This record gives sequence, structure tokens and C-alpha cells, in this order.
Amino acid sequence: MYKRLRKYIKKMKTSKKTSIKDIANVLGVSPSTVSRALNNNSRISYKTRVAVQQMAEKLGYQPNQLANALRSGKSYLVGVIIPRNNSAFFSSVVENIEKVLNKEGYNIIIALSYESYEKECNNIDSLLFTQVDGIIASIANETIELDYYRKIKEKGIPLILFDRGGDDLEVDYVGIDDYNSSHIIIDHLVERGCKKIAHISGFSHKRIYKHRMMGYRDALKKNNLKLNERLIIESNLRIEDGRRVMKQFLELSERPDAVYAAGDFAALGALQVLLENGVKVPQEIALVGFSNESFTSYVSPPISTINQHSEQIGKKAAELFLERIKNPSQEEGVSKVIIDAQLIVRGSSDKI
Amino acid sequence: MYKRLRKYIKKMKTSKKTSIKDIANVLGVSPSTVSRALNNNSRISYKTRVAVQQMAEKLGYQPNQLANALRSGKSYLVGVIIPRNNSAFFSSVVENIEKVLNKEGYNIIIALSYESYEKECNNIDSLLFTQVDGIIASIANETIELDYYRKIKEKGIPLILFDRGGDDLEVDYVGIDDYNSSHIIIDHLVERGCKKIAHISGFSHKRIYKHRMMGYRDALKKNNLKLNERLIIESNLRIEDGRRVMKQFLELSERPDAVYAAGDFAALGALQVLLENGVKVPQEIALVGFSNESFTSYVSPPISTINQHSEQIGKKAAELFLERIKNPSQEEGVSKVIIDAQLIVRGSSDKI
DNA sequence: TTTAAAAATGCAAACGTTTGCGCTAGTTGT
DNA sequence: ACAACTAGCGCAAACGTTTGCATTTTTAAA
Repeated sequence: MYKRLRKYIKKMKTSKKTSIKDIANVLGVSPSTVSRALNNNSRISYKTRVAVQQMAEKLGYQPNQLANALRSGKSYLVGVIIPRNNSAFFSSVVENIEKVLNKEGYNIIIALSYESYEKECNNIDSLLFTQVDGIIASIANETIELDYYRKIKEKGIPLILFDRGGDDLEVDYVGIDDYNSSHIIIDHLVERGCKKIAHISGFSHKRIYKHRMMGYRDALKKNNLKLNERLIIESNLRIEDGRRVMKQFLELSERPDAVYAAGDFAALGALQVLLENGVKVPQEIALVGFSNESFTSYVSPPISTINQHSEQIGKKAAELFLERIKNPSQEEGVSKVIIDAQLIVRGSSDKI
Repeated sequence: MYKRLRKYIKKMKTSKKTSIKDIANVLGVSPSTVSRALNNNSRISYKTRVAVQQMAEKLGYQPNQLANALRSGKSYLVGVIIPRNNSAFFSSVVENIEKVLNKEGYNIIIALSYESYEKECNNIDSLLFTQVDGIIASIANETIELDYYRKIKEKGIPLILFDRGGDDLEVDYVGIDDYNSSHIIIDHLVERGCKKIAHISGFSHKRIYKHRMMGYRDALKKNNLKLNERLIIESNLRIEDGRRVMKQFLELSERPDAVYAAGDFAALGALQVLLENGVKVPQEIALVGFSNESFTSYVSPPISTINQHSEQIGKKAAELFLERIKNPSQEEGVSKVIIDAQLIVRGSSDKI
């Protein structure tokens, strides 16, 4: 027994990976016994189990997930695709997805799309190649065709979308009520006396931005405010887009007295332009963003925004995945979970 | 031929995964032929290759990376461990690591430590379990014992550290010159007339913060400024830490006329307290942060900071990994790449 | 002591892919 | 016609782990 051990410790110096076979050889048992002992199988005696587990520890045995996944058909990996990284919303969603899934023995693979359709397609291929057990995703801004997402579905792999989903896809979805969020924002701005409310919209081929705009339009109507098409401009909602659009609004003969931007980065750009032009915020022009990015509370004045409950979204997305795993039936209807958002009023739109 | 195809198309409806065996069966060739045809092996005739590749396309064949990695001993995955997610610095490093490695056929697995030692250990275990070909990491603030990183090394898996490294580990490293960066900051503050410069330090058990503090101390001496220990406070460098420490500095009988914070989040917290207390920045107290987080340019006044060249760090870290793969010899010396940082002067410390 | 039952293993094959070496059919040269 | 060579495959085993079923060993009862 000790001769065998010494022989194998020596072997360990040159070849770094310990496998079940190595343990089996040292102890003079079969690999299946080692596997069963490591997995506390009742068919293995206590004595053998202890010997195997101690030897595994001594030889630095590390289970090989590749082999396990190949054999079992399950990798216990979940791919999480997000469109951008430097965003408090997506960071928080990822964190909460991870917490829920880690508890159930899953690990996540984070894939970043950088708002690019091509990168997104590469990510999906990589994740499928890696045999993930499921994919949780939010769609990149550049993405119009959803063929790649359909591909996931066709392979029978659970797909859950959050925030940015797609009407054409019959898959599970978690998001907030974009339409109603706009109502809340417009009501708030109307309540503080605003009458000419402009909207920096995202691309309306993206469902969430379309709903935010529909909400904006209907809320204006509800409050008997005239709809001025020149006060609606679509953009990619980056800081530079917010700056450009805000400049356009300032050049109008009829200036707005409030601006609702469908994303916080665009709101930040708009704020920068307002301050640079000596416009008093919120006295002359009030400002509301969307998504509660961290910086909205750092800047001056702090920006009012919509809290999208990223924690809840992350948790719910992970739970939907786990339910899909437990009920693999393809015929079950899809879930759409819509969470009410919340307006956070700060200096940029506060009533004085 | 068509009977075989129809039989298999039918089979595809129920079992979602197409393997090389399925293609082999339809075409009446062996699995090894299919594999070779898919990999453009010269041992396979053009006719067979085309037939195989077309059938693979028709049957929706997706290579199984698990099997490939198991067979070859290489997963072409690289684990990237970062301590926090909502940071422009780490986001940018990750993005640049990914770009370089994707070009070489590698995919990355991002693991977040949330500044926790325990989470970091779990991440390392998960990555080893997943048979990554290498790990690129920045150490969590809570981590003192480096045993888990040693474990990576002992398994012969390439390990590259960036930014936050460890003196005890003989591994490749990329970072900036923290000592010299402090000199640059102090010189700048001295040039604008500051005489009582306080330092919000990170934990000095972390090498980078220790070097930043040493640089601070030596730069004061170099400029014949008196060192006041009450103007140095260690902290975790979060926003709330910056607030707390700044409040302490404001309560001193001898107030500082400048504050150098070893991280931008702490600088932001300090700025908030200064503004809340009606202190004019930079006229009464100048402020400099570290890391060039996005928000440093959004807030008012914009915060002077150190640009850590995250792009270069990411690229270099990935390149060091690739070199390790090309030269697997264990005896080669480790690389330490130190990049000069750059001071970005903004409103918080600008000369008027 | 013998027999039967229970406990504790071991064998073989599965998972998907790749690759060294062997085999076969066809072609070319003598 | 025969021998040698080459192109184009196929066989079998590797990679690490798990699991159904068979086999062996141990224990208890007659």
C-alpha cells in the first residue's frame, strides 16, 4: 500500500492531473468504486469510502466537469448574455441570477454583446458549443433578426429573456411595465407643471422602447397635452446621443419644459448640454431618465429615474430557468413576468 | 440514401442533439471519416468532404466542445476573475482580454468575486472544474491568503495577475507603477500650492495600495512637506468610506488643503461630503482620485484621477497568457510588466 | 460445514470526438 | 498478369466519469 502511494506521489510531480484512475490504481480498486465512493454511493463500504476520499485529498484530485457533463448530458452551466457591461442595471441582474443559480449547483458564463448583433451571434454559438444547460439573455440594441435566438429554442435548450425581449419569440420573459412606467413619469412631470414634454426615445424596433414611447404618447393624451412630433427623437441612448438630441430640442422655437429620456446615459448627455447652456434644471427644464444607473445619484443635480428592480428581474429570470429544468415539457406555455417599476424623484425633476 | 436521410430527419424531431455518429449513419461512413471531413483533413476525398459538410449543415450539427476538450486536453476557455463588476476599469480590462483571446480561438469565462475571499475561492474551484486552459485574475480586497492562487500554479495552469497582484506569488503580472503615480499626483498638488495633503488609502496589506502610500510618503519628503500621520487613513475605498474619512479630515484642527484618494469611489464620497459642507473644490480643498472611473468625468466638478490604461493592461495580460501557452516550460522566469500611469487633471484639482 | 442471502465490489459500455495505424481497393509500372 | 504503391477510408483506443448488471466476497443461518 505504501509502495503504491510513493510510486504515485512521484508520478504526480510530472503529470499534473489526478484522475479517478490514479486513485483506483493506488488503492487497488476499480475506477467505478472510486467514483461511487466519491459520490457517497450506498453500495460502497464505509472503509473503502474513507480510504478513497482521503486518497483523493492527498493526491489533489479535482473532478473533471467535462467528463461529467459528457456522461450525464448536463453541464450545470448557464449562459448569461448581456448587451453591455458598464451598467448598474445589468450588473445587478447578473449578480442576482448568479446567486440563485449557484445555490442550485449551477455556474454561469457571462457573455457580453457590446450592443452588437454579430457578437451576440458569436456568443450564442460559443455557449451552445460549451453545452450550457440554458441561456438567459437581454437582446443587443443592434439586433433586429431573432433567428439566432430561435436556434436556441429549436435545440430544446431553455431560453429566458429579460428586459429586452422580442415579440416574435414564444419564450419566457421578465421585464418591467415600460408602458406604465412612462405614464408614471409623465404624470409626475405634469404634476409639477410641465406642459411641453420632450422624449429622447430608443430605437422603436426594440419592444421596450416602443412601449415606453407608446406610454409617453398615451400619457400626454390622458393629460390633455398636445403631442408635438418634433419633441420625439429616436436614438441609441448613449451619452453622445443624449447630447445631440438635447441640442436639437434647445434649437426649437418652442422649447420643451421637460425631457424624458428612455435611458440614463442619454439623460446624462442631455443634462450636460443643459448645464453647459446655462439652463436651470429643473426650474427651466426638468429631466427624467430610466434605469437608475449609479451615476444618476452622483451627478448634480441628481437625475430622476425609473428603478427597474434589477434584483427582482435577476431572481425571477433564474427561477424561470430552474422551472424549465424541472418541467422539461416543450408544450407548456411560456411565462411573461411583468414587474411594476418605480419612479425615483431626485433634483432633476423635483418640485421646489 | 434518401431512405436513410428521411429516417434521420424523423429522428431529429425527437432527439435534439446531432452527433458525428448521426451524420456517419446517414452517409454510411465511419465517425472518424465524418470528423476528418469536418476538419478538412487531407486524408478524406473532396467528394466525401462535401457530402459530410452538407449533411452536417442539413442536420444542424453543432460541435461538442466538451468531447473535444476531453479528448485533446484543451478547453480553449480562459477564466477571468475580477473583484467587482460595476467598474469602468475592470470592464475595460475584460473587454480587451476578450478581444485578444477571441482572435486566437479562446473564449473567456468571467467570474466575479465581489471583493470576497470565499467567492474568489469558489470561482477558482469552478474554473478548475471547468478545465480552463488558464486564469487571468485581479485579487479581491478581502483576500489575504494566496493559497488558492498557489493551487492554480501547482496544477501547471497558466496564471496571470493584473492590477492587484501578490508579492508572495511568482507569477506573471501586469499593472501600473503605483509608487510613481503617487509621485505624479503629489507633484501636481504641490505645484498648485497645496501644503497639507491628506491620503485616503486602501488597505496596506494590498500591495498596490501599499505602493501608492509609499509613493505618497516619499513624494511629500521629496517636496520638503511635513508628514502628518493624521492625514493618512486606510479604508476599503468605497463611497461610504470616502465620506467617513473626509468627515474625519474636516474635523481636524488643521484641515488638509488637498486630498488624494487611492480609488475613485472613495474620491466621490469625499467630494460629496465637501460639497455638502460648502467647501469649495478645488479652491479650498483640491481632490484627486485613482482609476479613471466613468463617473469622474460626469460629476461636478469633474474629478482629477489616474488613468490606469485598462486597455493596455487587458491586452498585455492576454498576451502573457498566450506566451505561456506557446512556451509551456515551467522553468521560465515570470514576467512583470509595469505600465506608466497618467494623471488626468480635471476641475477638482485644476489650477485656476 | 454447507448453503443462502446480502454486501461490496468489478466489468463493460455509454457520452462525443479525435487520431495512429491497419486494411482494402484501385491504379500504375514492369 | 503480377507486384508495388497510393488514396481513402475504417477500427480501436484514447480522454474522465458514471451506471446497469454481473460477479465475488462476506456474513449469517441451518
